[in-house]
Amino acid sequence: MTAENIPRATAKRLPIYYRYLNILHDTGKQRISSTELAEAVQVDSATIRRDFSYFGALGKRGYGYDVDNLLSFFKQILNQEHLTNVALIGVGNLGHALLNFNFHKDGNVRISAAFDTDDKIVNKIEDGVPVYPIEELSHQLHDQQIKVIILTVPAQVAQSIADDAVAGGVKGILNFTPIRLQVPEDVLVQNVDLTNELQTLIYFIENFGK
Amino acid sequence: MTAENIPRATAKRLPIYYRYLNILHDTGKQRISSTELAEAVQVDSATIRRDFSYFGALGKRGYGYDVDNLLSFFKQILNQEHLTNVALIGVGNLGHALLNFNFHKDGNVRISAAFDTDDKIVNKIEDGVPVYPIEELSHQLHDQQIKVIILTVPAQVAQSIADDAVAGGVKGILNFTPIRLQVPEDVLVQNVDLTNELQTLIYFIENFGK
DNA sequence: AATTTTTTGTAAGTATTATTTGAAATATAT
DNA sequence: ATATATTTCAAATAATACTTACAAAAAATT
Repeated sequence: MTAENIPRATAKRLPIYYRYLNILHDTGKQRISSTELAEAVQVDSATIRRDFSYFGALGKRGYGYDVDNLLSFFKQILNQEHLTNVALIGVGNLGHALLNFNFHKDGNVRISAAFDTDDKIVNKIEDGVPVYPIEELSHQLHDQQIKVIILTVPAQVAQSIADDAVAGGVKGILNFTPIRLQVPEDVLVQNVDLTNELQTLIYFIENFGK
Repeated sequence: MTAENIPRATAKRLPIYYRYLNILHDTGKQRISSTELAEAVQVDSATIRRDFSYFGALGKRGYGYDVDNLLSFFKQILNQEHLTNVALIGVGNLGHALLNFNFHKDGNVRISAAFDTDDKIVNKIEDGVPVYPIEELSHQLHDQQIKVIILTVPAQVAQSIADDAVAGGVKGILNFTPIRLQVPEDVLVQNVDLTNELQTLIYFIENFGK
């Protein structure tokens, strides 16, 4: 139903719009203009209009956008109607924090399975999520039809575990390790590299930011 | 000393190069070609050469790049020579995980102070880092000359705490909250929006990814 | 010593993304 | 009703980033 060829940059902004629309909805706001929205989400108003227009003429000239209309439209676009189950691999410090992290709050995502090697937590429920032994990774992912994983394992084993996950049918990896994973081209990797983010930030402050 | 007008996209890749150069150095590798490097960090080799060339002619034709040369050059560029102290604000689940996260390992960054409201941890040492009461935020940041913060507080208080931090002289914020912070233009905000990343990933898989 | 191979550095071309501009449609005010 | 304000939408332009291509330089080979 939706456009397949919208720009990557636009797609990345959709969740930002979606989240703010939810807030607007909760406060009872009926309509919103691109200018108003621009200020809240810090994206240029023209960019917002163009982003929206990829999906058709969603607004009314001289009026703006109807919040509820827009919201239910984005809900569809972003697959917010059905729950997406994801698995978390590596229940260390960061893994634990993410298990507690409330992805579900204004999203459609739930961590429904976790994997680890540590006997102390394997086959138990941690933060409401069952932890399976890592040996069962491929098999469980396949059985539970999980297509997306969050990877929070030590760097040394990242590639080999990613391989197992791919073997289990995974199509998307949110990769918190510093390794640049090698995956088949139908698998998407989104890197979240915290050291990197910090270093880039510091670089810009020291150089560009006088 | 360094170029101030290198592309943003290049700057974001510098830490990636830097990290891999460290690995090469550790394994004793003397030289590296752009093609080899390209495979490891998954950036096109021509892009790498162009990125490097912003800083002068660092390589030798027919030879490649000398690992140690390159490494010490990037060490300078990325300010890896002196330690940068940063503060973490909000010692919840994610905050704790980040305190344990080893930024220091192959970086120059250390979390040297944390802030929270919880009496149970305030004025104690958590994971090796002193936790100060949030009331002292602005004052302590100023005293300790901390210019970069990691913000892991609840969304409701994010803006007001960011304001305090800015008042304390902060110039860079690694923002883990979903709020799009309003800051003066000489302050840089790097957003790490985990819900967003996951949703974008799922969106691409559902739509683009067949 | 001459030739071949490797590999950088950079220019030119392409693609992607963002911004500007202005006409058209709607709403609001007079 | 008419005029004026908003505000979307789309086209044109500008900026940014990526890719391709190749000459020049150095190294390796014959």
